[in-house]
Amino acid sequence: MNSSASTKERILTSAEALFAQRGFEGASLRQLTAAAGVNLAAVNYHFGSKEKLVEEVFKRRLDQLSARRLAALKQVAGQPETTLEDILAAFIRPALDLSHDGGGGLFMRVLARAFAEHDDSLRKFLSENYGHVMRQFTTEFARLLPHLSKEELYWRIDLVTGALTHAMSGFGIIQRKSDVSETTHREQTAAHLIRFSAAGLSAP
Amino acid sequence: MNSSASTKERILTSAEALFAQRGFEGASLRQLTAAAGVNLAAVNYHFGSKEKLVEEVFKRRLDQLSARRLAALKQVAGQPETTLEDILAAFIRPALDLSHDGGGGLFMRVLARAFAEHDDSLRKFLSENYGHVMRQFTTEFARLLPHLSKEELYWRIDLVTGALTHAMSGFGIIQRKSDVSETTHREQTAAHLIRFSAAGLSAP
DNA sequence: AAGGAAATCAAACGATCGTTTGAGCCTACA
DNA sequence: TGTAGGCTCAAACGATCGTTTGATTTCCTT
Repeated sequence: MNSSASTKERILTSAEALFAQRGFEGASLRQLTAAAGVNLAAVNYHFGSKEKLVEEVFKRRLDQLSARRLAALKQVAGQPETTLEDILAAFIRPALDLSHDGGGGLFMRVLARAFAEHDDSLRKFLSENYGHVMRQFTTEFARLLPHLSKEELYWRIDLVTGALTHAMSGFGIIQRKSDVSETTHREQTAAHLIRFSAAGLSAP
Repeated sequence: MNSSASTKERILTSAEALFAQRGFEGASLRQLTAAAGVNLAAVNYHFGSKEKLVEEVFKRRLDQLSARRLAALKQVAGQPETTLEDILAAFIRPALDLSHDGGGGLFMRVLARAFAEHDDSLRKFLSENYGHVMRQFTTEFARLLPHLSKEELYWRIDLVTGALTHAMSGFGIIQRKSDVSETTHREQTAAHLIRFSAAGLSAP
């Protein structure tokens, strides 16, 4: 393992990968610390408990994702020439980009898994810490889709989120072919998601 | 627990509920058998192992789901007056209906969770046992969407599946309000999904 | 260089996991 | 009614889990 990084960082990186592969319950601290090349007790020393470690893994990536989404949204929000596709790109592209840099690709599987685990405390955590991001996007969507009722809009944004999560979790039938670069595949995924979502959101 | 059902049935029912709540690794055989009101050893006696039990839980519901989907599709497939919404309804409604009868609602959380766990053996299992169902639906979609390339069509069906899975897993922001009956809420969910998906599939 | 806090380490803790065992129960068939 | 076989039961198995301990090492400050 990367011995130049700090023990804490190495634990976080290995934890993200192992949680994605085996789940939160399936990944043991012994596997995790062995992969990171650190002592077993280091997790409890640096994070307090396994549960706190899970929270840190989430926080590290979600903070990154939210910042990038808001930065992208800021460049197009409120402007009269902004299209629905622009807003969707600001929502979708930062998420897909996490798959590329810093090995954060595995995080999306972690997130998809956490969604499926349907934990109410996670729901609360997401709502409290990142609800304002969704609120800003919802405001922009509402501006561009004035014919939709609030409930109708909530529903459709939720379905876009579902499609995005599913695509990111990589479970679908669409697999990257060996003759397509990762960057190209990600760009194609974004294009498909944006086109599909824009049409779905615009449904009469 | 329902003491009239057989031990095997009681185990399957409790397993489905507990797997949905706590995951496959999180739900222990001791919790499971206690909830079912049967002896701990009954699982290994009747199913052989915990893993085999998981497979049985899947098979029981997926066989049901596939049969209902194909039955619904059969009534509209190939007919000239069939709309995209009809095909989508045959795809979506049986899945949502599982939430209603036989306590199968929890199963969809199990399935969503399994999707997120991203197990290759599960992917193979689904493809081998239920791939023909998706193939029949794809054929119908292709008939009604002749302007789409094969790859484009696969992508969009995949995104529909994502939206459906997300909605069924119940994690989204949309929660059933207490003054809306379960039946009504399900009908609204189906309507939103069908309208959104039809527009998404029909995107230029 | 000395001292002390921070970090790492091997080892062990109690709890819980899936599974197995072997004795007993119940039921159906002779 | 006797008995074989499917089934249930309490109990225990070894393995692994997250966590804690106390000694030791590392590193920074004075």
